Amino acid sequence: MAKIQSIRGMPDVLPDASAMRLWVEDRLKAVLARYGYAHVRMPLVEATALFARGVGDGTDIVEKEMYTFEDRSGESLTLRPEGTAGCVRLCEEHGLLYNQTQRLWYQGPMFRYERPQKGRYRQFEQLGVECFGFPGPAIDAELLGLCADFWRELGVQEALTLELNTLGSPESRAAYRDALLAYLRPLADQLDEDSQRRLERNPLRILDSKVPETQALLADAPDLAACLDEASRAHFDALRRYLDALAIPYVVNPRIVRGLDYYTHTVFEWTTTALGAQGTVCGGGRYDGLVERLGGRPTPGIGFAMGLERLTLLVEAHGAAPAEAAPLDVYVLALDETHSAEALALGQRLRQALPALTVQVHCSGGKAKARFKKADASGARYALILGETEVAEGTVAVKPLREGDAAQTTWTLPALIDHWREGLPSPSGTDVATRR
RNA sequence: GUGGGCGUAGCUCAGCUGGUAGAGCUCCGGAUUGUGAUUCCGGCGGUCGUGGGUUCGAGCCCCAUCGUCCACCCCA
Repeated sequence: MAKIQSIRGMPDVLPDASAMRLWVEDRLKAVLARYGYAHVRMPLVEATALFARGVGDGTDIVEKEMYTFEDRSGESLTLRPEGTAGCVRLCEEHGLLYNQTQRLWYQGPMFRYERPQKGRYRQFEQLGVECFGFPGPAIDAELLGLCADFWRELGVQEALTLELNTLGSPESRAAYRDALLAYLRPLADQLDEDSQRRLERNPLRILDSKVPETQALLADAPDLAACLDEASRAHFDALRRYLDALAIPYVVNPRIVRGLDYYTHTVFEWTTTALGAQGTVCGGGRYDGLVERLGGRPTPGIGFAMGLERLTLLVEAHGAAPAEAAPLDVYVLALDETHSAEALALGQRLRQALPALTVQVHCSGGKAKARFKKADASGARYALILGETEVAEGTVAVKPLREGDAAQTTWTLPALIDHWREGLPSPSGTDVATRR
């Protein structure tokens, strides 16, 4: 019978890698807490129409990357390919946007049917941040400052570049679209195949094309900046001043247009050259029209999402290494099976009395020699030993495993707990450093 | 969807021009009846990704297929 294995592009995360991810996530959460952002959770599955309308049905994501299926009642459902649409739906459905502002974040898996490669998976995890009800550019700057604090916290600030652009108001964007179309239509037969397909559906995306011939044609294309109305220009100019005030360096890249239809005004990507082809670690922007488009009252919104797999790869390559995974403090073993009950109980009492202590109890059977081998392999600093004698006299033997030939000592449990109450003695010397 | 590299033990990998499947690590046992990490000895572990073909004979050559990695594309 064929072996069952994980679905293509949906990799398992093994203990070492997961420890790294948990560390990264903890650091990110610490920053979010400092900013006072509130956490929400959306379902992984939404009505297909939410993404068709929210993300835009001319986008690559909706056109060819969604996991869409019918449930047993025949309703069309989709595994979320991104978080913003669902977050807006959540806010609308529960009245979170009525006469109030929101600063929210969420984290979880997203699903896109693409060919897997480095930093790109079919199930991948994003941490997303969305703010609602803030029309002015201050929140744009706050979010970019939040990102910058993330990078500093993880030690990857040198590896990331902020690329910034503005699409202007929906009116500006529409005006530019018309201007671009007027310029490109006569040149249509010189465009590459993808760009021709995009010409009517999503012409701004052509700016993003990496085909050299197409880029050459674009050299004389109308300038988006020239189509910006006064208010759009003021918004962008103010944002740039705020970024200067926050000492956040950036480059304006007019080619950043983003692949999701809902963006207006500010759009940005944090990119790196350290991860191969998938260089965007974090991307986002303002989407002032989205809430209305999904049936709500006009509400300004702005947000970003970052790919935790990519970010973790970057931290591994360039960032602050997490402290070595804390090894066990104590490994409890009975010398044979007859005292397993006492060993289990000892472990439990230690954990209750000293919650900071990490305690593992031997559960694998075997002879004394095998038990000590396990104790050693566990990385624990001390083995707590229960044999015939100890159980008889109500004591426990404490054997240091990482201090050369330090002597084994015998304690009553209350005395040992008292002895360790202020923490274990600091490890002696670096030569005994042990992983895991 | 397109292109290229790679699939041999749990892991990392060798395997000559086609001629009886190997090493290191890990794990288990013994040397040592209640004491680990060193050392020595022994052991477990494989439909060589899968299916077909060529051949007296295939891990090796051919075809197909699946997986994986990288790139295009796209994005997180």
